[in-house]
Amino acid sequence: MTNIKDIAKHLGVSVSTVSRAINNHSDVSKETKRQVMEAIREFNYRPNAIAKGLIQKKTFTIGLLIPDISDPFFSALANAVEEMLFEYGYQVVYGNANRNPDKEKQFIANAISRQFDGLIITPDSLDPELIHLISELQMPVVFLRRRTPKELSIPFVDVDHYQAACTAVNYLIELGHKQIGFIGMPEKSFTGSERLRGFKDTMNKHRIVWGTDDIVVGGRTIEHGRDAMDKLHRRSPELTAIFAANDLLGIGALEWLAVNRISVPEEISIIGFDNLEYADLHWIQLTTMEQPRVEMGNRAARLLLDMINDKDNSKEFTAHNIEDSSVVPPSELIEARLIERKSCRPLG
Amino acid sequence: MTNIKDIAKHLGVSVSTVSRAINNHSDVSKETKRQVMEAIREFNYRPNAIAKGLIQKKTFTIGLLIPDISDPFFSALANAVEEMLFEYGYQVVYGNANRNPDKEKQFIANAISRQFDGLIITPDSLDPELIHLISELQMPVVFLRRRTPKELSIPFVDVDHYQAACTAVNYLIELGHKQIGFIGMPEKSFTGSERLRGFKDTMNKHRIVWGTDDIVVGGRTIEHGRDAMDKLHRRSPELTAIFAANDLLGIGALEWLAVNRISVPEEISIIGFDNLEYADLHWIQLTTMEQPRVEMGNRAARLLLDMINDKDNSKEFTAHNIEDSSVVPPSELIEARLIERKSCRPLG
DNA sequence: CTGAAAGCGCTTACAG
DNA sequence: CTGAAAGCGCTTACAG
Repeated sequence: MTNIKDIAKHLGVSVSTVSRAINNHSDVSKETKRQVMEAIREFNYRPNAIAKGLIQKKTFTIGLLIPDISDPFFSALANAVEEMLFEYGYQVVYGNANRNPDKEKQFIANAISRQFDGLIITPDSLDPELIHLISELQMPVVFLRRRTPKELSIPFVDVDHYQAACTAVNYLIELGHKQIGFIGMPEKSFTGSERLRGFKDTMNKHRIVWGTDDIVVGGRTIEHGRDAMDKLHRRSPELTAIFAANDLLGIGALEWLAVNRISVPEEISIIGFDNLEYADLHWIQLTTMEQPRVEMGNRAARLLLDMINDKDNSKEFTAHNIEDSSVVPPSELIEARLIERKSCRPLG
Repeated sequence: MTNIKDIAKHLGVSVSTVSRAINNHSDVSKETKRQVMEAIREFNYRPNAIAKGLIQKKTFTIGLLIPDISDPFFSALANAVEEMLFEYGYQVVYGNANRNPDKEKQFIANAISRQFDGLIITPDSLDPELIHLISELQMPVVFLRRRTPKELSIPFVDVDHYQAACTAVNYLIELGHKQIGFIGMPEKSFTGSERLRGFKDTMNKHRIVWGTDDIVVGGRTIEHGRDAMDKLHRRSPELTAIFAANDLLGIGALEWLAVNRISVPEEISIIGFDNLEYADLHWIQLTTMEQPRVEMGNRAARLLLDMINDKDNSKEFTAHNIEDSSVVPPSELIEARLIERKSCRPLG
């Protein structure tokens, strides 16, 4: 590989001059610049970004930690993050943790040694060790589709699950439903509990009575949805509508109903949450609350970009270290949108 | 950030000693090593991988160029690649080209300046400029889910589309079908033309007459499948089976048939290609040819790993340059597997 | 077993 | 406008 020295030697100038020409510094003669550019073409020279990074303490790479890249939800999110960051010249390194806590930690450790400029993270396990690791990070970080644990002062971008759940249940109520069931994710999951809270609060607000028989939680897959629908139907056959806390659960419910020849939305209405590609399939046509993945990804990227710029600038203007000069920007709560398809109908 | 010098100073030894201790060189006393390890803990020191990479000309990062990370097919593939490479200590950088030729080129250029150790690529556009760029790469490369253009001597890992198409059509023929239609991707796509070739050859081999009326090509989406099925049904209403060259097309066909109350598989059988998650949905249950994504990803990773090791070793043993010492390993053609679900039935 | 020195490929004050 | 020198944080012969 030819390097800057080869170019300099070939041109009979110093490496400093070549460097300045390449980096478009103003204080270099037009003619020299032209020659340098020509030599670069001729030798097919590519500056070594590693060396540059070492000296500038800036690598133009961002780490993106995600639970599972083969989950369409996260891959779309990742895509949105990447697109924005790419625009600004950053390369994003996906850390595909595969829901493995050790891999998450390793990724963070890696981010440090590899001198990433910033991190966008969606950790799955927030054990004390991970939190500690994150707290020691010297680089800008933003949580994505997660809430920041209280120990950390780091901004997050997440959808307002509680609000969205309220919207979903309200929608059913406005359609005239009163006997509404809930199929939910594991209770210990933050997302799951927020959506359940939205359900309960909205029901209560409208003074609609409900019982624990109307609620089944514990999973996130189609299979779980199927089982939950089965349970719900046996325990509360009078239900006219179901709020499924994610689309996969909703699809599972739809499946059980199809198998048991209970027609949707004629006999029962279903609303989901996520707006996966699945939801739009001809057989499914699931009304759902959309988690705006592109918007979320973009906002997280933008937030991180701002933090990085703040940091870069504070380096220039002051000698203070990062903690002093940077204020944590505000977190962002994003609203989910109702997507009406054909799985709900007005009652009576 | 504390660096190796801080550790050395604190311990009153030289940086070389610290370096050797960290990297487990044998020639360092047990006691020194212990002290170094302790200091590392104490200072929370993390070696700078950038500096190390610069000097060792090895970054332990692999670039993975994919057309679209939000396509579940590719994200599963990427996942498989990443898992294997991670095992061996490599970090993979996803290059999400979003089917944009410029982004593909930029990614390759980036791979050079950032000194990646190797590349696994699934380029979308193979224009001369891209090919030229690739040909000048000094690092090991493997094509994944693509065939290497003849100008390049680079191994590939791909499924045997032709063979798989033959298997699919054979399956229908063995079921007793003779009036078989084909819904295909754009003809200019290699994959599309191979699958079509498999269809034609197998029909001919069995001396089954077919006409151009039985074939509709040109797209890869559900919508295309719907339109194609519509055309096919009007042009050749006697068809008893359809080979859809990908699952999305198959699903589109299924959708059109459902809308038009033509039952599957009673009135018509459908076989797809890919085995997307969709195919297993209760309403769809599409029999299909599976492209083994995990196997493909693993094999590509393994191949690249071998090439990298060869290169690393040849550096040690000889002074020859890479081209001399390395022989291109053989490409791998992977067999697709028939997944029987409920969209095909024996005739008569 | 350990240290001093050179060097990886760049950038950046500093001096002229 | 240009060059010599120092330095980013490491590793690696070489000498002892």
